[in-house]
Amino acid sequence: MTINEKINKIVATIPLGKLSTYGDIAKAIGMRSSARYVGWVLNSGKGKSEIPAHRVVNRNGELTGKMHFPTPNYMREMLEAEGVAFIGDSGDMKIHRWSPEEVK
DNA sequence: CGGGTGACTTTAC
DNA sequence: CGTAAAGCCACCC
Repeated sequence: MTINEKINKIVATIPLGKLSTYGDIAKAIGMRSSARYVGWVLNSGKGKSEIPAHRVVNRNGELTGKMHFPTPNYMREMLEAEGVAFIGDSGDMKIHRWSPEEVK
């Protein structure tokens, strides 16, 4: 099981209507300082598996990865449809933050 | 083995 | 508030 697969698995585990951060995910898989790699994996895994990358945001709840979607509104639309509260252009991390469990 | 890359994070100006 | 740079680690070639 490569880190790449772990990331895909964890992201796929994020509950509907919940949000997680690159940092938390990276930490859960044992890479607390390589959050950027998480995003890279999502980019590699997109199209192959149904990875809800729109539920992964930066530590402030900002949709930093929106520019990698077909349209800038895609993430926002999906999250709102799932019941995620928004504060401006960021998700409400106080309510929807989800911490993945460590996977080995 | 080494260089390139990344959707982050933090610090600094 | 905005931009810049460094640190970070695993994958790919």
